Amino acid sequence: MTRATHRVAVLALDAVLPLDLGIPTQVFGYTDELPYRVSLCAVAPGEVRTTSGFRVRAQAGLATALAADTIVVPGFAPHHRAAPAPALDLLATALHRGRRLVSICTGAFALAEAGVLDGRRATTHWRHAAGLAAAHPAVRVDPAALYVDEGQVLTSAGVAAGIDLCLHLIARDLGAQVANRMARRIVAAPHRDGGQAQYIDRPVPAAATGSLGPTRAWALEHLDQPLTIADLARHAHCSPRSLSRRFAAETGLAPLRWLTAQRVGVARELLETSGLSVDEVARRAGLGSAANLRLHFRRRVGAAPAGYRKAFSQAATGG
DNA sequence: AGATTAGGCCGCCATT
DNA sequence: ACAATGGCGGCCTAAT
Repeated sequence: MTRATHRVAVLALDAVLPLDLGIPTQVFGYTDELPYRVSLCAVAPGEVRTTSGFRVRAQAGLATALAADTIVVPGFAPHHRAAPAPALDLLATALHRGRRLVSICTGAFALAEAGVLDGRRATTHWRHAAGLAAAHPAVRVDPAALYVDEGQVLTSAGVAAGIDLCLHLIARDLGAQVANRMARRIVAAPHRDGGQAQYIDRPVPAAATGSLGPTRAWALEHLDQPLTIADLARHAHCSPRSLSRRFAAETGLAPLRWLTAQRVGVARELLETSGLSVDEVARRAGLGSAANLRLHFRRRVGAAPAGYRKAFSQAATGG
């Protein structure tokens, strides 16, 4: 996106899920430092009912939504109340006009009903994935993804995944640094990858997004060895200076910071799943010595390695 | 815990 | 005119 403000319409259907409604409004509208202008739209401006009985005031109607660059459909209760026809028409029209369409949770049902998801990959809350697939055979439902980015049409799983998707959009629009900064401000985990499973808190292979994807994947396989910027640059066939720059653009982190973050992640997993000594964990994670591991672990996880392992095993055994 | 030192980070500018 | 690149150098961080 360029400098111009980007209009985001949050399209509240009836029986909307209040948490889902809040996510896009809050994330995009969190600070006016971001070039987003958020409006809450409904088929008829006025009060919108939420599933928990709250009433929210939508200041704008469908015309405003149609003028927006991005339309977000939060989750609603599609089985209690079908999405109204005007809203479905709006979504179909917006698609043809090249607008970006986003759903959170069961909001995907409205997109599917509007035909917007036909032939596309999409996801929704895992409890509704089978229902979505059954009702809309033309939609390629991925029940495990946190979110799915089909370019113009993006869908996400539950509420938390909605946050991830919003951050992903900010990264797309404004770069990874801005998204990471926002994640920090709203105290979310930075950049969970969309391909990540809904209930496994561990990225399988990190997505090869951006031109440095292969280099990052390669680095992940050699985390236990010392890696310098020169090594990474060599692998990426560019200069160290460019490597740093592109790394920052794609991950929001400088190369060494990213490496350290990954290494602490490995150490954390080793502490959770193995009985290796702290020193051995440090070595295998590429952090050299126990002293060094302690330094970074405390900095990033907020606990000492041994204490973390103890707390984790107690929690895992239900103690 | 503090000092040392190698290496990383990043703004700036010339180059492509 | 523009965007991406790569080298330079000063300041900062991190590992020992």
